[in-house]
Amino acid sequence: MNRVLVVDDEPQIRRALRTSLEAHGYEVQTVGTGEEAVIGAAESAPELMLLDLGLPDLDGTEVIRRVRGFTELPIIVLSVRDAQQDKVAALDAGADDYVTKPFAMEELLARARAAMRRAQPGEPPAPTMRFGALEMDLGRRLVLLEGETLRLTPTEYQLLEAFATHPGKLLTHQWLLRKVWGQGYGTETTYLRTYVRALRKKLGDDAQAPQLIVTEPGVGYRWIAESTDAES
Amino acid sequence: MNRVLVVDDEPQIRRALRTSLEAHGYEVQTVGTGEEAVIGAAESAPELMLLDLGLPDLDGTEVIRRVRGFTELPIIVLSVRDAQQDKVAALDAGADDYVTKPFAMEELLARARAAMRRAQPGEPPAPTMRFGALEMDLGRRLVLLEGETLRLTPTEYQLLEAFATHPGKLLTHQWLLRKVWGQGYGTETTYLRTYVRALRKKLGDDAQAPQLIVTEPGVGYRWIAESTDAES
DNA sequence: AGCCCCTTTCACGGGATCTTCACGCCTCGA
DNA sequence: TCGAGGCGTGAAGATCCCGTGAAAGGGGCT
Repeated sequence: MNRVLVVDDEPQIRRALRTSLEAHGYEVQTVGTGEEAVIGAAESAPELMLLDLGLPDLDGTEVIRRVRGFTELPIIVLSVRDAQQDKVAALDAGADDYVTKPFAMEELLARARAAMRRAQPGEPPAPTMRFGALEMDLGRRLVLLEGETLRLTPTEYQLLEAFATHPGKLLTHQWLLRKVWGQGYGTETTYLRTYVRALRKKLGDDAQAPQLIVTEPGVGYRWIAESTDAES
Repeated sequence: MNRVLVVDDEPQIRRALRTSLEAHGYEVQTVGTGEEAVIGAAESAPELMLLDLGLPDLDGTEVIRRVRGFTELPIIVLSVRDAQQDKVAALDAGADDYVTKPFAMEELLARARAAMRRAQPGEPPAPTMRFGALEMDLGRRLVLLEGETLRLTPTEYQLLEAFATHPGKLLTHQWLLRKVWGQGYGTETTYLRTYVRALRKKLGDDAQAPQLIVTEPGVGYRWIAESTDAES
């Protein structure tokens, strides 16, 4: 069934995760080092990787980078509380999401389901997508809100495209800046604040109770709208 | 069967792509430089080219441009860079699609199928088309407005043809300039302003309340007229 | 050569867009 | 409890882009 690769150097945590995951129908494989993690990802081809950052042999971001060299399988990072810097680095390296230790197993399972659902095949080149009242046609570069075409500036559109093509994934400040403004940018978070604000306004989203773009303080933003995959 | 030309300077990636593609029934040829890519495209006449952008000898867009000089075969670009400008540059040069490394093989195969399917069936854009009071005969190079033949200069006609054969799609400045004036152009937006203006004038369109050509600030223009597909 | 038409180039507002700054609020940690 | 940093908000200045009008080049035809 669904194979999960758990990477953690602490045997107790490996055991706890194995128990909980198997109770929910996952097939679990556990390893304790970064080297084993890369090999395991290649040979077992799991559907999900849960990766602890504090490994003895390799840096967590290095593991992510190597795994990303050959597969896009969802990677959820588990990190300790005070390692904000490492979490951002891990996400920038290509992780899909992170969960802070200690964590509620319910939350981890929910994020795992979301990450795997997102990774499912079927809709990579979606020419047109829909999120409730919002409709996007990437090929035509058109955005409609409740049927009305929305006027977006070039920067606003690129930012929206970056969000909508990575639903549910936590996107770091640096990742967004590089994607929209180009490499060379990465620290100009004021740009993001300004344009996220403009987007929220035009899309009718509220920063205090967001339905579309959620702020992840200190890290980045996340597009949380469900793709309501409608067809003509 | 279906021949694919893989262009990448890293032997591991060449090998990985060859394995996956052959497993799906493609006949694979691999090369490692841009020069070989152009030669291979000419001599083997493959049905698809997978082109890595970071080649040692030639710039990726240069490869695309040269190949486009003699064939329209589908080209899918593989790149580690994800910045919008790189993507636009490759697509403007004539690439069909763009996949960011690392990528899921499933997605690449899906895009490959889509690109080849698109290239297959010829839908030679209707020899004659109509947009309200505007009628065009592409074969005869004739344009009629309310029954009267319109006098268009060669440049004006080419621009109109570029618009009318891509209804609803946003055409970037660079794309239009390359299409009408030829490759080598791309920054001369004043040309566009002049000729779009001339076209609007002759077609009776108003820049402030356009019915035919909408300007998309900072990006390009869009032909928004509905094709009222009438018959003789 | 002279003329005409087409192409290319320049200059000028006006408006939209991008960039930057300042302020208040909230959260987190000392 | 207090200070620092991050975020949302609002706004202002600089900059870019477009439409408009017009004026030089340039090539072909008479």
